[in-house]
Amino acid sequence: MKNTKLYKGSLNTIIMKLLEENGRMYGYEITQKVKAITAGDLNITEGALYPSLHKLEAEGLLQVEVENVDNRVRKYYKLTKKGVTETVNRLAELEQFIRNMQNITNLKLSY
Amino acid sequence: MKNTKLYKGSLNTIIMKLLEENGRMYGYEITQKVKAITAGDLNITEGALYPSLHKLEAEGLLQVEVENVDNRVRKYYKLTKKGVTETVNRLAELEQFIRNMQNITNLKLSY
DNA sequence: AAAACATACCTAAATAAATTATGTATATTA
DNA sequence: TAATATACATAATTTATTTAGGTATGTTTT
Repeated sequence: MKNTKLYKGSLNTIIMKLLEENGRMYGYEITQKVKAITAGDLNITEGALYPSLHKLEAEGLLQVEVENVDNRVRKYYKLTKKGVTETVNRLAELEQFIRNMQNITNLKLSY
Repeated sequence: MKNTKLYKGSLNTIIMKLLEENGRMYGYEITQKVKAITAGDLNITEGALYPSLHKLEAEGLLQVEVENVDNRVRKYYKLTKKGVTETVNRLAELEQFIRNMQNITNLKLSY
């Protein structure tokens, strides 16, 4: 993960997409999931993650369920109805962003 | 351009790529070029652009040529040798960033 | 047994990149 | 002549993130 600056502004979208796909997740789980998907390339820092989760919750996009697992507190987050709707928007914006960046840089990624 | 947050951190890469492709450009030209490429979706603000150009110049990645055109000052920027090298790196980082975001979100963009 | 590492939450200070709001000045169009 | 376009610039503010610190339990390694 060299240029972390590029990831600025995308954390909320990442969180929301993962929650959309996995139903509910807790913070630490999100960091591990992202690390796994990106083969260690992207490591979400706690100082960014937790404030982000709290803000999304305050905005009514996430709701939290606190549980005890192995004498440790876990806070499971899931999308609210409003959050589900907003996730669709955010993903569309991300898609447009990527398209724009590809058009500017001529980057073509194939699969 | 709804979620401008996504573009945070990508401005330098945009500038450098455009200069790599076009040889030399002046600030206002860059804003117009980006607007055209993205069909009006992305409008680079002057408050972001000029400080960015000055910083890249201070870092030795760009060099400036001041010219007078129609009684107006124009500052043409072009990549230094160091800037050309760095542009390659930045584009590779952007490519990896896009790949990671696609892997996280399952977005597939086809052409 | 002690040390290190992993799990799991948190926040506060500092940094950095952008937005917003100005400012100057000339040329062109309505 | 007023508005828009061209062309530069900066200063104050906002905001997301990094860095650095804190608490606490469980597990693995030496």
